[in-house]
Amino acid sequence: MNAHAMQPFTVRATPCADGANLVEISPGLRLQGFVMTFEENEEVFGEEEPADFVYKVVSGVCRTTRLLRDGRRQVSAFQLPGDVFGLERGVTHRRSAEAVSPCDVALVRSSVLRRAMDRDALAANQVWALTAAELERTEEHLLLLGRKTAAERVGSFLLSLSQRCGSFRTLDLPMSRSDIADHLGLTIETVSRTMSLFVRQGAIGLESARCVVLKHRDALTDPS
Amino acid sequence: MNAHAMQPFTVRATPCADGANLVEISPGLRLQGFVMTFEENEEVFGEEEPADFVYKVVSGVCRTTRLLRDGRRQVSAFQLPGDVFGLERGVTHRRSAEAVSPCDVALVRSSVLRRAMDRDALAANQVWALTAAELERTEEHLLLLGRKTAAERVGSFLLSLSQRCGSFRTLDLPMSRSDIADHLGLTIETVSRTMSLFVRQGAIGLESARCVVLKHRDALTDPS
DNA sequence: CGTCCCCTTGAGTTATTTCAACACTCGTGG
DNA sequence: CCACGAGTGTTGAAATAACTCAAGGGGACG
Repeated sequence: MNAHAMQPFTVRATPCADGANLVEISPGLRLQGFVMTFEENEEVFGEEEPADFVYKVVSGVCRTTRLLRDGRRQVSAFQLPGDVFGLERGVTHRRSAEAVSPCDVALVRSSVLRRAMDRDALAANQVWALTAAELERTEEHLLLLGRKTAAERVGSFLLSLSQRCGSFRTLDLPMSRSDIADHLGLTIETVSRTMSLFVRQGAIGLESARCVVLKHRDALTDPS
Repeated sequence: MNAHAMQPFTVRATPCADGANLVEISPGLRLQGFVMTFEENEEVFGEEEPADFVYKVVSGVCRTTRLLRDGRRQVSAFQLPGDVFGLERGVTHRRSAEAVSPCDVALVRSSVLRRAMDRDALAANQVWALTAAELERTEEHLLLLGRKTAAERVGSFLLSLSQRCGSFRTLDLPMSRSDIADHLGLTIETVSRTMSLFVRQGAIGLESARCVVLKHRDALTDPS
């Protein structure tokens, strides 16, 4: 189901918190937009759909995914509050995006952003920096998928998520084992076993399946 | 060995073919620069080195790589003639680059490019498009590394290289099995075995280890 | 209280790696 | 001209990391 198709009918757009419907794409680049709410696992946009909007997570967590025909799935990245996603070079989205948890997402029309970029070199440079940062994260993830073991993948994932969340001790995982597995190129069983291994080693504690206590960060650190 | 350190001493800079030392970073964005020649396996720049230059392949092939401390290596991408690489958001390179084959590479000072981007929205947008295209290719590669089998990886690689080269029947591989393996997250033995499998299946022919004849593209196509 | 979904754990399987040996190519030097 | 050695690629056999299949546990929610 395409969330956009519903937009004119389900009036879920609301003004942005920071004033007159303005969305801050990057520091100093505010554009007209609106906020939509998505529930868990609801699609934000689909592969091959027109890329009419650019998105920024206000609250909650999203994921961008690619599928093979036989159903194998790769979760390219998780988007945390503040992250921008769905910005494309062409006219269609090349992957789909869904809400991992209930989400508020700010939308800005791609055409509005494009116009700002065409007019204003500063805006264009800020958007470039966003894309370049995303490229950096993606290349880091290439190394993880290409050359790290299951334990290193899970360890790297927990550390990087805790850094992005700013939570240094207790880490609440918003996503399922299945999401983690498809992000790390593993199966849910391997993710689960690896977590259990870390618990046995005393590297982490599991208050619940979704609540991790980081006890010895060094034990999770890999030889990067 | 750092190629830049040598630059003042080994005068390898030569004027660009297209006139007054101008390097075409993208269509319509020409900046002052110069050309350097690298021999096979010579380092173009190293991880953590100052990112003083941006590079564009004139002839030959380069690779960008990341290393883990224990020597495991991930080849992020191969750069073919016309490809731009080494453009960073920060002040240092986050991976190293080496020549896969003897190369002519055009260099433009990062500061020169930055100035053009700051001054000129069109330039900034063209550079954004370059980075966004690189991100697209990198995300495609995520799917390969995360979810494809060895045969699918090698098949995808051969097809994508042939498309980039514009060579639809005979494909000359400029890189070693080791480079291919580290790009595809496999070992050299698995790459070799997979190629042999394709030969036995009649999907390709191997005139030599580095010269592939694509016989049945369909047999290499994966369920993407 | 039952049901569903998510997660965990165990046992057996398999794709890929590891280790080892051998073949081929190419340049050098006898 | 051929022998030699180094680098690169191929192939086989054994080992293993991760997967698959299957069963059971636990929490949330009606």
